[in-house]
Amino acid sequence: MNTESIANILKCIAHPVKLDILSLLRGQESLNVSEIQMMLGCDCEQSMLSHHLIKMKDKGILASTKQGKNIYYSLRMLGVAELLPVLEKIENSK
Amino acid sequence: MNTESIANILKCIAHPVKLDILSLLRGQESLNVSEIQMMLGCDCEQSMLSHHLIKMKDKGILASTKQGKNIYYSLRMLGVAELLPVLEKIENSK
DNA sequence: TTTACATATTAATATTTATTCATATATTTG
DNA sequence: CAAATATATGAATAAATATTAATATGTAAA
Repeated sequence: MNTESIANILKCIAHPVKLDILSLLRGQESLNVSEIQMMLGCDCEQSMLSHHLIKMKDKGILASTKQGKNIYYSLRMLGVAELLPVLEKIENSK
Repeated sequence: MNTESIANILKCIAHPVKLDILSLLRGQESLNVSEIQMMLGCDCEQSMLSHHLIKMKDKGILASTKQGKNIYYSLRMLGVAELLPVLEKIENSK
């Protein structure tokens, strides 16, 4: 992977709600859209959330599987989750 | 720092040239603009490079000091540099 | 077999960001 | 001081991204 692909991944996750989603999916094996929406505390409307999830899926960051009415999302590009603790540290050192 | 500030930092560095600059500054203590430009291999024009550097400085990611005609840039938010090796790993796991 | 539910899709618009170019400022040197 | 060098600034435009709202699709349940 070159710096351009890396930049694309960063661009894709550089959004408060998307970071929150990644954070949620880091613990749980997978979550469906409604669960994610509840856990986000309603600060993200349905279609917006869908857009976020689909974009991250398109980049290969998330994976999804359908189960009845629900669609479960999970982390696919596991390395991305490893950015989160590093980002936390920046928080404290800023 | 909340997810919004983190997202802002990520947004700021999510660009191939900016990532290259960070990578250069990770090794050397500091580099002036001309040095950075040479090391980038001319794939970034002067004013574009200046814009990149200033944006990262504005966010507190870089610092700069003047020495005669030259301006030396260095890493200020050190935690950001720690993202780079993690990003490298994503490369291999994609 | 209609209704409700969960999620995606599309299109329109608003906002942000990147890029380029021309010019400005400050510093050094002849 | 005039010319050259290093870097920044600003404005204009282009391109990408985010947001919203309306609607569609697929599934399950009454």
